[in-house]
Amino acid sequence: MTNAAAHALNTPPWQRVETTMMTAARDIRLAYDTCFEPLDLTLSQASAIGYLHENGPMTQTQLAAALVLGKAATGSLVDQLEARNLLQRVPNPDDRRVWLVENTAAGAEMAVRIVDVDRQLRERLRVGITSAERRQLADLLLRMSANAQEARLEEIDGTPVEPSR
Amino acid sequence: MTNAAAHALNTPPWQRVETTMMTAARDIRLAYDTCFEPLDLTLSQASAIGYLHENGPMTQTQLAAALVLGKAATGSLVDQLEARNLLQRVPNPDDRRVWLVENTAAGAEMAVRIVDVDRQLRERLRVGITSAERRQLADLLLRMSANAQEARLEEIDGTPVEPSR
DNA sequence: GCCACACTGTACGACGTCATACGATCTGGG
DNA sequence: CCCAGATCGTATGACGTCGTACAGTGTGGC
Repeated sequence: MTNAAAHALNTPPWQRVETTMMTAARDIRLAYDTCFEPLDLTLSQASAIGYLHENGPMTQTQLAAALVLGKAATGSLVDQLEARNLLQRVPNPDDRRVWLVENTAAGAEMAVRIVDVDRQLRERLRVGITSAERRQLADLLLRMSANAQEARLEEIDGTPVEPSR
Repeated sequence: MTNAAAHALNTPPWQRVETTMMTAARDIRLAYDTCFEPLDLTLSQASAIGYLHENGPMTQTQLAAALVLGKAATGSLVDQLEARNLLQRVPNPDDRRVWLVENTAAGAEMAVRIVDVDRQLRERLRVGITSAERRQLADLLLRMSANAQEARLEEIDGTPVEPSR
């Protein structure tokens, strides 16, 4: 709360909606990181375990796409979690280029706790916000996100850079 | 657009509103960075110059608060821009601890271009989004942001860590 | 069958931010 | 007047992500 109202009403030149969104996103990320700290996990790490828990083994590239991360970042993510025996890479006999990443038993246990923490925090984040509002929020966010991607591609212009994620 | 509808309707476990927000924020940040690239500026750098341009000389701490950045990050930001003669530190005779940061003439010129780029990109980001929707978006974002900060502080609990920004 | 091309995962360097600790400086109470 | 506490800016190390380049491996056209 604090100065939320004043924040929204006057539009001080460098406090646009766009800025507000980035600030809000960072606050949420910080809240997640803080809540996952007792488990010694980052939001990204927790997301990886949680996603694998619900979708089963998959390729690193698939995981990267799901987490909206680059391949390199995903690789180090898997490295860290593998070192802690929370997940493992198993070779894929059909395609020796790729690994199949999957949770270990410890990872599956951790996933349960992750889901729990996630649920609790989400409840707190959604205090005073109806599900209809959340739907509209998501809708607006997606439209703005699409605009941003489009604008960026136009800016880069003809150079068809490999999306890489 | 693309798969926006499907995205919003079914709630694939790790694609919540919160995730959507963080993704959208990153897309917007990337779009800004890309658009400022021709000026060889980061969004943070551009924001600093723009903010100084509209609010006049100020302390680094004030600037940090305005940019929602830590003091350390703001310091290096000022370092970079000072090295490029876009802004300068002038000593404050009343308080020898602090500098007053202000734009140079080159910084003022740059600020004009920054404002222009910002205006153009903002137009593209807001395509298909009414100002009423933006207001509601900002409102929801602020509420969620407040919830996130509150949740984080509760999590950290009694430890009264210095906010430092 | 062979070879160019596409794709997967890794290595490496760069960047931006955070958190903490520290010296320098102001301020207010004794 | 002096000293404890608060405040400002800096230095430093850690972390996460990005982008690019690269080697190993599949795939399809000739």
